[in-house]
Amino acid sequence: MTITEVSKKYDITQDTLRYYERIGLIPAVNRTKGGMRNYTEESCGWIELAKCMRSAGIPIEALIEYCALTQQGDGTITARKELLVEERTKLVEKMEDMKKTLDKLNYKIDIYEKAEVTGVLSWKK
Amino acid sequence: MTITEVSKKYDITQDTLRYYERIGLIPAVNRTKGGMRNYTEESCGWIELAKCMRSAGIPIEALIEYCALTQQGDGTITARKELLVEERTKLVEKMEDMKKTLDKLNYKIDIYEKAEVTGVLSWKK
DNA sequence: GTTTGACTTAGAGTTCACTCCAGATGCTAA
DNA sequence: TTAGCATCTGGAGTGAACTCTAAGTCAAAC
Repeated sequence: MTITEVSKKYDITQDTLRYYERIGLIPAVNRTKGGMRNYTEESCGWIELAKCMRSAGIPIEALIEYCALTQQGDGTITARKELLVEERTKLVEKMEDMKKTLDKLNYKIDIYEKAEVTGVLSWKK
Repeated sequence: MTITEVSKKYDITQDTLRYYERIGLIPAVNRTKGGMRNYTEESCGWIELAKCMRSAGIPIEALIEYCALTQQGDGTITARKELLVEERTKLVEKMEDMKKTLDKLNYKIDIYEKAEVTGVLSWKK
């Protein structure tokens, strides 16, 4: 697959695809004789993973390390697991923060909706 | 309350507290004769809100607008509600992305844990 | 009264994660 | 074979959200 195709498939700009590869967030992509990128199924798997992880805010640094460990072979399985466990912990914390914020937003929206009818803002605390 | 006290209470640096006030993310804080900040209960309420919203990634721009609308009085109730509804929508989407990522992390961690015992990585897809 | 440490401001610097640009090279269609 | 578009690289630029610095002011302790 060409970079244009991959870019469309995953809705990631070509610049970002090249950037991810340059910084080692995904392994080096295959090239044609001319030097053009030729994405394999495996490359696409990495891109999908990168997209998923980044959409949840997993830091690039962690993903670079994960990618490096993976390329070092089976000796790094425990290290990879530990890295992912650490990121999972942070993710769960973030989700908890967001849940609290969601509750607060729901509460405020509710009060504003009532005020639209009654004309009175009645905050509890 | 002094800036040091507020900083400790909410675990936000003094620099960030001043920054939030300067950009209008919270309303102007009371001052002593000498020009030092003297935070009231109300100021603290705003800081708590700012901390909560920011911890969930609600953009500063939106919070500045919310703060400005609030200071314009009851005529902005609908606008404020709409702003919060919009941010809630984005927040829910982000939480869904994070849930997907969490599932993926759990899956991968599980495979790595099994591999630590069996020595074999067995990915489904 | 003076020293010491907290606080003030304006503005510059930092970090993260892209995003854009320039100039060169590759590929395809007429 | 040549026009024209895609892709390449290295490096500079951007935007968001802080974070730090410098130079000065305030306030409590001695």
